[in-house]
Amino acid sequence: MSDRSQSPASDCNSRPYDFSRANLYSHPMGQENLGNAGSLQLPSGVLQDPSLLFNKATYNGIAQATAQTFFPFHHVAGDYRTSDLHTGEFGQPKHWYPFAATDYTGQVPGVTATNQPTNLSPPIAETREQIKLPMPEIKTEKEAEEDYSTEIKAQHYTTAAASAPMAHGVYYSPAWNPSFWPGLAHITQHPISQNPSTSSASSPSLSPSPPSNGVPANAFFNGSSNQVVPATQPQNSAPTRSSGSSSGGCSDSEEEENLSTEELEQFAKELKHKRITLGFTQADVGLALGNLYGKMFSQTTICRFEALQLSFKNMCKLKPLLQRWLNEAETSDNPQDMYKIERVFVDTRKRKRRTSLEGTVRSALESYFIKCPKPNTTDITHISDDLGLERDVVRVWFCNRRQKGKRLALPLDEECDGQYYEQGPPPPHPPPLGMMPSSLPGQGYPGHPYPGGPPTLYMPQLHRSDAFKQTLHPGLVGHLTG
DNA sequence: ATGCATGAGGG
DNA sequence: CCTCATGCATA
Repeated sequence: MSDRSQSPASDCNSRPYDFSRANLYSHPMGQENLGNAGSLQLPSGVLQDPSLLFNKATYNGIAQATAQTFFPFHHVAGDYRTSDLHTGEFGQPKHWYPFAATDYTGQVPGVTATNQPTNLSPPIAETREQIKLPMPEIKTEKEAEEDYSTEIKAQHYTTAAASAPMAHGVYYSPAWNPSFWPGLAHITQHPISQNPSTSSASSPSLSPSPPSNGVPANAFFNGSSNQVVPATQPQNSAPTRSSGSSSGGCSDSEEEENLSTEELEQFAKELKHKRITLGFTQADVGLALGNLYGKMFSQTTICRFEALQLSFKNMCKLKPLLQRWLNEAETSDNPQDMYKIERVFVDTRKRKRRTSLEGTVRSALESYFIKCPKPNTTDITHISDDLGLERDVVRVWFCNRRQKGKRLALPLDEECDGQYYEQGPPPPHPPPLGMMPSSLPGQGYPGHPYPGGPPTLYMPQLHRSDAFKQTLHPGLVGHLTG
């Protein structure tokens, strides 16, 4: 036990949701990964994404939000059943390899099947989803090398260097001048008008859902709303900056608008609704952002935004962008063209294959987590040992679990000041699956938006329930405790 | 939609 | 090593 207390971070006394630790960021743009572009060195034949070059700059001004908290509120989200709309888009076009399990890189740790030397060649991304920003630099992961650096993954992405010229502040200022679009035009059009070959692979999936607007042309930029209401972020519309946001306000000199959770919720809903109405998938939006601002986002991120599963700060940061996108999309005649850009680049790195933990293992981890959400090195070793997992897997699991915990607003942190729960941690348990307290004290969130309870909030799918349904394993418990 | 992973930034 | 922001890969 003694060892426990030794942990520097003092194992269990963190207060993740506390504002206190919220704004520690001094750096302007937070730890964006945008900046990597510079060093990006792609193998020959690879196109470097120009947009990356300015990404950083572009991004800089954006948000230096503050609060770091996660949303305590109930997850919005369930309003519309989007599934049908976008699921179709992504779920399918995936494996270019028949051996999904093995993983094309052949990064078989020796456990699963073996590699498929054969088609190792070039898996080509076929969907928009594959499109993404190039990696910062090609750094091979140590041991990973053998596993996953071998491969080269070709991807199609088009992101035009749309935002090139813009400097920071783009988001709020009229600086975003459509004038530069013309120049982009050729780039943009590439895939569309003259590069069918390249885009061929992905183009099919490019078309969004809405069949309605048959307008195939990429008139998006010329037509309607290039101009977009510059800086006219309706955001401030609500002066309601809920108090809580004091710290949370993604106060930005420019935006100055401190979003309240309500506003964000509201916007998230609106975004989702309109997005769906317009026939866009979450991935479409993410891509469009890339086109419009040079900073692309994945379906995941958009999804999380809509579900309010990002930190407050992050939400604040993204909102303006999405707001802009929304404006564009709404005014445009054929918004579909918003994301029609493609590009190809090669990413040499390969991710570690995702570990799939068995249910039992997860439960066990949960048990450990409940006892101590922040195990020290020793603990981790112990746990990994006990469960037969790699240390790193365990470590990452805890990291992710903590993150998730914040989203769930688990009160785990507070109580456990350095001590593990003996066994039955009834209090530290999350609220009954069915409900979430409208505002969690520990969270210090701009909560209390709803005095008497959420207005129009819906308690969506509490998928996360699974996190708690597990039971403590006596044996495991014993391990930690003694 | 979500689980596991990566990486920047910070300590 | 942690937190955070993000995203690939998958359920």
